[in-house]
Amino acid sequence: MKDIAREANVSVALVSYVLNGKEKESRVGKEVSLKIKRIAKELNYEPNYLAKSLRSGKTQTLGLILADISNPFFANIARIVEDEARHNGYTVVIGSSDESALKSSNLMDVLINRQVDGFIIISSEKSEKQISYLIDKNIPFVLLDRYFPELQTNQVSIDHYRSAFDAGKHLADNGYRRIGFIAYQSKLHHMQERVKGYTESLKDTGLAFNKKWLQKINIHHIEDEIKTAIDVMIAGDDRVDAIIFATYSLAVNGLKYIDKLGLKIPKDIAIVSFGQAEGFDLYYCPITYIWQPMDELGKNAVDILIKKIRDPKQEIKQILLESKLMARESSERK
Amino acid sequence: MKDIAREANVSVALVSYVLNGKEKESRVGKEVSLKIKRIAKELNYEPNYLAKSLRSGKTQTLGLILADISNPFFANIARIVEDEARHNGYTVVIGSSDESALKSSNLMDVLINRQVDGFIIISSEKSEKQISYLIDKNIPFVLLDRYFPELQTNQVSIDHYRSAFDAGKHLADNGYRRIGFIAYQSKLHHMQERVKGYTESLKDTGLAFNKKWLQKINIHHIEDEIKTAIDVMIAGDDRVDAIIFATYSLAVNGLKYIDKLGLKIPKDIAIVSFGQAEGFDLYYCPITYIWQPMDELGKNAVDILIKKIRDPKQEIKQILLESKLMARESSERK
DNA sequence: TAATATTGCTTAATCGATTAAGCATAAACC
DNA sequence: GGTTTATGCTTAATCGATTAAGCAATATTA
Repeated sequence: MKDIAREANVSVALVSYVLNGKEKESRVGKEVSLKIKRIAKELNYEPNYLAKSLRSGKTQTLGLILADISNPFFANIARIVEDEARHNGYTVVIGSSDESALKSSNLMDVLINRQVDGFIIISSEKSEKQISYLIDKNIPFVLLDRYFPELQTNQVSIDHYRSAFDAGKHLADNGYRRIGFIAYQSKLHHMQERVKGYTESLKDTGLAFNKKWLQKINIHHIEDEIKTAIDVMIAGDDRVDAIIFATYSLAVNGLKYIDKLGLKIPKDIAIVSFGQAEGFDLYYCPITYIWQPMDELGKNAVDILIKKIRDPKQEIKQILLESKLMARESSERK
Repeated sequence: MKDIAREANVSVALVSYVLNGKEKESRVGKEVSLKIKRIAKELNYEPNYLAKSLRSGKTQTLGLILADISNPFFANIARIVEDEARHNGYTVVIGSSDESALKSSNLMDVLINRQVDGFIIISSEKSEKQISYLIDKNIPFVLLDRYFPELQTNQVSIDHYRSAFDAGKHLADNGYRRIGFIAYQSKLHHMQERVKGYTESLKDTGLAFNKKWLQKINIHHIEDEIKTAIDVMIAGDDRVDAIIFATYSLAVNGLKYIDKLGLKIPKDIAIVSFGQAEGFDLYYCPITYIWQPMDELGKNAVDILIKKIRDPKQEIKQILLESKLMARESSERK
């Protein structure tokens, strides 16, 4: 800008006005205005966004905190968020928390220091405090997929309870009688809701519940624990005839083990899983899954966040989207 | 900093010196130094990185340009790059180019305006000019996975030629005689190299080459074109008895169609594919794949880039890593 | 014609840091 | 005791923008 000003024989103030389209309000002469624009183009002027941001207090950058960008579910979300943000003139910085509250807290600190304008967060267990901190500090954010029922926050997610309920109901309707559920060992509300949806579906359809059938896996030891879990579920006379996986990762690992055991789907065990990814398409038996409106989830999160950033007085928005059970062969009628 | 200075009854300069550990060089008194640190902690001081960056000209931010973050290969790389960067105090901004030179150019402009310190780029076709631009502007960057042989650049990739050669050799050694190759229709050097590695492996093993067996797919129409490609390859008496897929995405789509045709692997067709992902683990027949040292690829790229950023005089580094053919059932001896 | 309004531009403060240069005062030296 | 050196701190410029306030010159109005 200084160079342009010198070249045009005007002050940098004029340059700033012109290049920001404020020539009217700031009463810039027509000729000078054109001259400045011409010179700016000649000199190939590109604004320095750091300086702009320092002045304005806005970086046009969003922080996206998720568990692991290399997981297909999160990678999908990330892509949608990225595109929607870019359409709105925002850049996204992504950070993986590995489901650890500590890591996500460190990430948040880094991003706050870098002055992101707001956050989209797929929360980790025990990270309520971080959320409260954001509320206290008046930093705009939206919770995606997971939320804390005790906190009043912007949030976008599917109806986890309903999704799991539908899965259980679907299996019951198709003649399965001993339906198991494999979830994460987690206090996160969305996981609790999925478990609740499952148990309620059994009640609703008059099916028995057996605590052997509900297995909870430590998210950091999926590979090991899922084997034990499945072993327990398929042992004895009251062995399950169907399993619902609460996440895609659980399903991938579970199916691998089921294959290893030589069990056939759906003959030996029917399967329904949360999440969609190409893995299921390559499986010999197309897996019934709970489809989530990824596009809407991501876009809504971004839009709500940006609105909140632009107008801090925006009231809280809580969006619950519908999932769809996509019935395929893995759960076909018995 | 101003607040701390006021509270401590000193100038902001002193505060800056102390908080940057320069009390020795700047001859700051011991008591004052402690006082400043104490007050900084009390006031919960967090530096503003925008201001720091504006002053220093460094943002401690790297731009990562890849084709599509929702593709497992890229998502994997992204995760490794993210972690390695964070360990070194850098933040990563990711952008998806959809293999389009235009999009990647726009992305680059945005990120340059945001003053990223350097780029890691998984190049798109026809993006040589952008690379030349970076060279001209002296902006540090490293090309990952793909590079332009006519340009002198920092680069990290596997030996694409060798990898494809190994794949062809492996199939030939295992008794397959009519080996096909499905690649992208692309001028990108890494793809050309893969094709060359394939054709050379045929020559080397004395096998016939049939142009029907080498199919090139438009990257934006994989799903449609792969069907035609496979149809052509398996038609007539000279039908292939093995197929090498040049990328994971090609393999996923190809395998789906092969399943649909009712062909059995490896009985009807043997398969070798580039890339690894959980999809292959769920497939009924474990797929032989070319393993890439993702970790080394990502880490090397980050390390080279950061070194170059810190010392612009660093000479050009070109790293060629070895891939490994992981033989599994899909290509077992005929 | 004198007072007022408009036009076109400049000055300078500001965002939040860093850092060279300079200014007292105290300590060391001959 | 006077000069030199060391110590401890402040001042002010700087990074690259934005923007309120102000100053002339010209145009409009009564």
